[in-house]
Order: sequence, then structure tokens, then C-alpha cells
Amino acid sequence: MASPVTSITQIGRHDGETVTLRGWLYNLRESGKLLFPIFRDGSGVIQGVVAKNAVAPEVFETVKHLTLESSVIVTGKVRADKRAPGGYEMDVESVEVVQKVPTEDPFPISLKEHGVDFLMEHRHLWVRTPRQAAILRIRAEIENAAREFFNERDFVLTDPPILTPAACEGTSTLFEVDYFNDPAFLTQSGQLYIEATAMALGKVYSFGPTFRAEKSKTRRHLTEFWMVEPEVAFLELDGLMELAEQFITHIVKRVLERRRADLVTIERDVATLEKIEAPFPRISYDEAVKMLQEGHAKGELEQKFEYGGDLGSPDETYLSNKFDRPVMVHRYPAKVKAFYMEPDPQDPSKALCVDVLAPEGYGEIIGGSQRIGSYEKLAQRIKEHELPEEAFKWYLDLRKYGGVPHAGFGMGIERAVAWICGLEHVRETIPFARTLTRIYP
RNA sequence: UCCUCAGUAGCUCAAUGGCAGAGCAUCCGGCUGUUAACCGGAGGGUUGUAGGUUCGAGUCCUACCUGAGGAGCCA
Repeated sequence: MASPVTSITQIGRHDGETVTLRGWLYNLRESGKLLFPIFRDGSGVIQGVVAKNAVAPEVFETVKHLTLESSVIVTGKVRADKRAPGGYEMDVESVEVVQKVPTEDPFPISLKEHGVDFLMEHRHLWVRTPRQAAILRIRAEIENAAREFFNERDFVLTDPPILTPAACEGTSTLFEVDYFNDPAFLTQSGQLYIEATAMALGKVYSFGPTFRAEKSKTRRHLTEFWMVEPEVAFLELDGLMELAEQFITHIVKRVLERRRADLVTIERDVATLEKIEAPFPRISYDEAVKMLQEGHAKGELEQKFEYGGDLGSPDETYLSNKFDRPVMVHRYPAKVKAFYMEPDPQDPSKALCVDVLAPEGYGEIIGGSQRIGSYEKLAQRIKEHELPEEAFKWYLDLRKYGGVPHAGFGMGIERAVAWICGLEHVRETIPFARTLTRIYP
């Protein structure tokens, strides 16, 4: 008679019963005629107990010689135990080894510390460790919360193309691919395309991978990353900023509700996340520059900030550290921003745009703007930026056939995950990071 | 592209220019409540590559390779 199969997170429901777990051997300790195998099944971890005088000799010998990360099907009796970190232990009765890790080639990742290069080279195995698994569950929660936020508000998910004929923004370096003997590029943003679907459906969003061939080598950069981008017809900058702060607040709230145990596993300071509530502080570029120049005068900031330039990474860190929640910096000089941004009617040298800087020095997690509504203005900008007019003909059409004020933003998933998880580097936020120096595994 | 740092056992690291070592992992042995268990033993090395200085180089010099962090650029 087979015992019921359960998962480790559900095991508390079976106290005193005999159940079956399917998973992997995470660790094995022994003390004379007692064995303490620790099993994991993806949902959690539980310690088993095998006493030599309580089981058949072959069960004891099998467990004693099990190698780490061997896959097993274990049957035993669940017992509440104050000594167990999860509250329960299993008195093992039988073990079926699905696949034994060869002793001459053991699982490479030990419970001791490893270097970054080694871990990234073994990313396919590193994801099994409790910390990495927790991060990936939190990432999934963030992605679900993002979709939920837009779906609840009647946004329509529209998937933009990944192969594009030309640069979206004309700035970044793109990955070029051969498209039947013609050059094509991997998208750096779905934005221009969802502006078109927003004119069809009103409120839309996209959620997908984007690619940048920039030679960026920092803890904030990947060459392939995921972005969620809403785009809304008849929305202006103030409404966009409200949307952004509600969006972030919703995501943080969901993670706190549903992934608290994982936040504890990765030792995230939950209290700082609990402070994240709308409204977020809003400062103009001019105000930000004033803060940066004061910071430099006080010696808190090494580099002197020159008015008119874009904020550098140390500048963003300095600004974000002044607040306990994300700060929204709006109305940057138009010349440091993308060609499609609507100029501020109060001061046409400024763009109606906003960057949301995450706290604790995580930098820009959202960039957005109101888009240029006028055909003539946009056509002029395309010329000024020396973009191929042919490639942007369809984009201009959006201003010819019923153009309206509209706005949207993009949030980089990996930076949001890094911030919410409190990670040192975005490479841990995605199952398989693609960086300047790494495309394996 | 630029700046800084690093490369020694499967992993994490040590070794004043003078015999290449430790912990973990693996294997063997011991221990009936271990918590990255502990104790004893064994195996395991082209010191990133090439050249140079020297009686002698893991160590000093030159070039290169690889990686990490940062700048720029960006989400």
C-alpha cells in the first residue's frame, strides 16, 4: 500500500502519518548508528532520521552511502520535533534512489562559500541552493504581481516583436542578427510598438526580454534582461508618475504578503520594504542638481555635477540615499533623453519624463515619459537625431491618424528584483544571466 | 573603450626569492541527536600562458589570456 506523496511545505498536515517525498539529498550528517539525511524537494527542506536498529540493514547502508544531490523517493513517518528548524522531521522507513550522483564526480557546489566565477560557471546547479531558489521564487512573485496590477486595471497585454528592423531609440548598441541576408536587430525596448497598440486598445502593456550590446560591466547590467512596459492613451506625466508609484507599491506589498519566508531566507531587511508606500517624493531635475551640488560642496559626493548632463550612477545613488522610498526625478534636459519625449510646455528645453530611483543605491528601476504628440515636432526630432526616416514612417503615422497625448514607462525586472531582494548584483535575479563575459551555461 | 584588483588541489584560501600547505569536498575508520556536526587516516598540484632576471621563481620583471569591481552608456 503506497503512502501519500506530499511536498515538504505541506508536511505539517501529515504529522504522525507515513508519507512519501520526492526530491534530492541536500546534506548528510552521521553520528555512529544514526544518519541525518536532509532532503529538499523544491518547496523546502526537511531532515530525515535513520536509526540503524530501526530500519532494514540495506536501507541504512543505502542512505549512509548516498551522495549529495542524488535524487530519491523517501518514505517515512512525519514527526513534530522542537529541534527541527522547520518544526518537523521524518523517520525514514524506505528509500528509493532514482539516480545516484557518482562518488568519483561529486556535486560541485558544497555548503561552503564559493567564488562568483565558479558559481556562475555552475549556474545550472547553483539554482538548487536554498538562497538562489528563494530569489527565483521572489522574482516569479514580482512578475506575477506586475501582470496582476495591469490586468486588474484593464490593461491589455500586447507582445511587441523581438526582431526589429532598426534601433528603437537610436542610441544603444544593439545585437545584430542575419534576417534572410538583411540586417535585423534584437529589440532594446517594445515601447514604440506598444505606442501603436495603445492607440488601438487604450491601455496596454508588454512584458518580455530586451537586449543591449553595450559593453557595460557592472552589478546593474545584463545584456539580456526583462522589461515590463505600460503605455496609456490620454495619459500625461503627472498621471504616469501616479501609475508608477502605485505599480511599485503593489509589487512590494505582494512580495511581503506572499514571499515573506523567502525574504527571511535571503536575510532581506523586511522593515525597509514595509516603508514603501505612495506617494513617492517627486523632485525635478533642477532640484536634483541643486541637491547634488550641495552634496559636492559638503564633500559627500566626489564628482562635481555639471548642470545639463544626465545623472551618473554615483549621482543616482547619492539622491536615492536621501529618501526611504523610491524617488521620482522628473523633467530632465531634453537633449540627454530620447528623441520621442514630449517637451515641457513651461520650458521646452526640458522633457516630460521621469526616472524612478530605487532606495539603498539600486539606481534607476523605471524610466518613462510622455511621448511627443505632434507629427511635425516628432518628424523634426527624428531629423535632428539623424535617425533613418524610412524606418520611422509607421511611428510617425501614429501622430497622423488620431494622435493623442500618451505616456508610458519601462521597469527593468532584474533591477527591481535586486532591490527588493537586497542583492549585490543583478546576475542572481535571473535564472541564467547573460553578461558581457558570459553566455554559458 | 578606460581605470583598479585578482588568478596556487574539485572548492575557499595560505606559503620573507630557499622542501607546495590547510580547511571543505571525495574515499576508509570512529561516535545513538547531528545542525556548514565532530575526531582519526588516505588519495588529490603543468602555481592562468609565454618569455626573462637569478645558484634557485608560486613569489621579482615584460607581454598576453581569463575573471571581478568601477567609469562611461543604460533598465
